[in-house]
Amino acid sequence: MPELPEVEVVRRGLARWVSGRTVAAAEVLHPRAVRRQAAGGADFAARLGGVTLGEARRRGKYLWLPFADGTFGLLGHLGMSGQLLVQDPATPDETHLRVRLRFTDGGRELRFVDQRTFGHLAVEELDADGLPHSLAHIARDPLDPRFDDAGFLTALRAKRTTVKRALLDQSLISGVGNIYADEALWRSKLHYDRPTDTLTRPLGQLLLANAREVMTAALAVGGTSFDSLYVNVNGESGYFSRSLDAYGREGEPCYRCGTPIRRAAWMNRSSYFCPRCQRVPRQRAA
DNA sequence: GGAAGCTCCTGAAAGC
DNA sequence: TGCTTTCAGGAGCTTC
Repeated sequence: MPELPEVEVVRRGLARWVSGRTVAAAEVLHPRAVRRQAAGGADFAARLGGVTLGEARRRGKYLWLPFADGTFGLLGHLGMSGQLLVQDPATPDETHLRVRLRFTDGGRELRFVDQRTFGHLAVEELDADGLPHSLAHIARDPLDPRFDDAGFLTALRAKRTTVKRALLDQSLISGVGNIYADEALWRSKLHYDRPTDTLTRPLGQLLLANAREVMTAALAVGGTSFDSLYVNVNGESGYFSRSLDAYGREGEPCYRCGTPIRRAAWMNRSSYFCPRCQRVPRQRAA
């Protein structure tokens, strides 16, 4: 499941292997992969033909390659199972190949492979800052040097929701998904259902620092791979799954206190937590 | 307007 | 062996 570290690994791969190259042709093999393209797959392909792709950029879990003229860009989101692979044209097509970009230099092609089709690609207009229009509501991520810590803490405590919901709210803080939310909460000894208005400012700062720390550590080892669904542009897995403290460890002892980690159903997904270290607060702050 | 819940999707794994 | 059910979850959309 690609979150910020995994997407950043892919962005770096695109910057190395794709930026600066000119698209010869785009081929859409599954319409759902370009469902955000209002005018459809033919329009998507037509807009890409002949354009030179600039430096790969990222905001949260979104990636984009601006066109050389800066007016439009190729925007992508990997969803749950999306992969952007740089492959030799002679390599057989992957089972779930959805979009292919061939380049004028005849070298490696860019393939968008996505088993569960939650990801998508689109050609979008960029604003004056070079940001795709549809990302206007996406907050900066905590690894962004221009992330506003104070503003985030104020907004977090003003929310009338619970802390894990807030961490997954991409308009508040981007890049955090289910895995790193659980890891940041475990490191901060916070229960996922803790109301945000009961968080003190120091606790909020601790949570933000832990989110940063865990994602930085994951990025250093290529991200988290549980299966073949997340790989970098060369098809290689990351190694951070070996370093997770909570996520995916149901029944295994907490590394702090030895209590078995629990998995709870939460919003049609799972939350992993230590029932001893991460207790539910009894009441809201006044 | 903000928060909560639903839905999309595929394939592996588990259960029968 | 083969069929059915469960599970994984990002984010747009709908409902309250």
